[in-house]
Amino acid sequence: MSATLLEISIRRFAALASLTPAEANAIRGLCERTLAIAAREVIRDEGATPPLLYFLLDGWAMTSIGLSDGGRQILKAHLPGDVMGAPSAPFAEAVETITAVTACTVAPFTREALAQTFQAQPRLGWLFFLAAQQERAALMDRLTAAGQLGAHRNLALLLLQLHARLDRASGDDVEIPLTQQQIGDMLGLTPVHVNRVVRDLDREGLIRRAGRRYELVDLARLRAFVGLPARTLAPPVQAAADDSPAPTTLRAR
Amino acid sequence: MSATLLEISIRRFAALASLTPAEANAIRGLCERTLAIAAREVIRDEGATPPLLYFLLDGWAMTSIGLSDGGRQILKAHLPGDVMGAPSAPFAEAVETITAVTACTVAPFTREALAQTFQAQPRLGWLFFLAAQQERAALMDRLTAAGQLGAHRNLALLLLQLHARLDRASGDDVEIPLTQQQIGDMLGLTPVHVNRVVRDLDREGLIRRAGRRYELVDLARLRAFVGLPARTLAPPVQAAADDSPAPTTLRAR
DNA sequence: CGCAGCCTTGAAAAACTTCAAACGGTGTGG
DNA sequence: CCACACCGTTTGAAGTTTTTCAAGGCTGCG
Repeated sequence: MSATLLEISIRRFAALASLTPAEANAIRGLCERTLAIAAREVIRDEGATPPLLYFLLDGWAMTSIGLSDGGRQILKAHLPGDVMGAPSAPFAEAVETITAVTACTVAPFTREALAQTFQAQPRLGWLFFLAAQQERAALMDRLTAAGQLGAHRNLALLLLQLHARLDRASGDDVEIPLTQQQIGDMLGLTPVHVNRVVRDLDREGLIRRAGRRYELVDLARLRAFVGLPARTLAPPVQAAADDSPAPTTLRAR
Repeated sequence: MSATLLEISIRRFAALASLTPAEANAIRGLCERTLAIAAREVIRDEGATPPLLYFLLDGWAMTSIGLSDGGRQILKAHLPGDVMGAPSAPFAEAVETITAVTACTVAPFTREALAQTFQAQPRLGWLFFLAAQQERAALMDRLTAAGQLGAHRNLALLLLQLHARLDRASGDDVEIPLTQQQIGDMLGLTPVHVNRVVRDLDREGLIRRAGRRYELVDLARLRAFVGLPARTLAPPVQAAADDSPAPTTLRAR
């Protein structure tokens, strides 16, 4: 696989702490096998057993849970560097369905391989733990939005969250390859209502939209509109100089 | 602190894998200091820095996020054995507020101490990771309910989830010390509507309620009503015989 | 006894869904 | 190259769910 793609994954962890070469190699080891997936293809169905995990190396994907009555909730839109499928790790069967939004590249690995990584690189295990908590906090914000905010503020938050996660070299324009149907499945709204809300936000001047391109005109105003604080990570720590039992704390404070 | 209370915490991990004495001791080490908290008291406010973590040893507590406009979302009702506050670990400031529902006992510890535990007991780190993913799956189910299910099915799911987590020696009766206001804050409903829905479920014969005692009359019917599958954990694994780099996989399959 | 917190009920308003239909782009087969 | 079908977006109108506002009753506690 291309080294540059893998580096995206590693960079994600580097936001939590800088990695030692051994740690970076351990991640590379998990990415041995890669798969190319076509847009809309199901990467892993809920119920699959045993549940695998996946690094998303390129493209957009999504995680969803289906209901017996045909509805589905999209829980997360995944960007390159994300670990996908981890919530199923403790369970006998996969909890969530993973689907490619655009064409994408993934690297599947087993939970056993990840468990071994925890043994071999305990500090990397800690970083995986922190990443999991970060995901949990994102879900908590999303649940808060679903429960407490109306459709307008909920959509505004989604745009802010995606904006924060995208490398936006291109100013505050974000290209979001999700249909309004899919956005509805993320927010718990009908596509019809999503459309009305999108146009409302546009009309109000909070965003400017053309097709699937969204421009966040005034970030501060949008954030104030939503009313949830931005989450800032604790400062990353340097990698330990060697692999011996580090006398320094992992996260100086 | 009482050994029996701590054992509750350890038992929670034992659902994922049986613990070695060293691992159990590591958890005990985290529980060195304990605090008694009065009902309704705030244990830790969002924004607190640095964010601590807590073992809940006794009583009910809850985790919530507040909004600038006064609303709040309750994200989880905590029972003895739960780790609380972990979602804030990667962040500079605490993301969630933790409040005692009933009088309770907690054991606070720092994220640095937990990071050290990952170093000293890597397999225990893996179990913490699995527990975090389990929490994540629970949030995903809750978000699915909030987005896709109506108020009735959403409340039914909450009752099923609490029922599954409670040690119910007393048949399918559960005593839930949450006010209808608080249940509303969990589900994203007004207390008025919660009340109507509770009485609807009672009238339909899906539950029988007296005060804060809820009897789940017919579990199978309730589950079918909700339409989300029950989540079953992968079988726990035995503790490794010693602490040497285990040649066996951590989770035989 | 009186207060405070919680539960309960009713009626009107708001938010969101459902149903229905039309428009525009895009790819495919004739 | 055109016609057609399909998918996603857009708009309108009616219906359902949930909220808001208001008020009364119950219980436990000082």
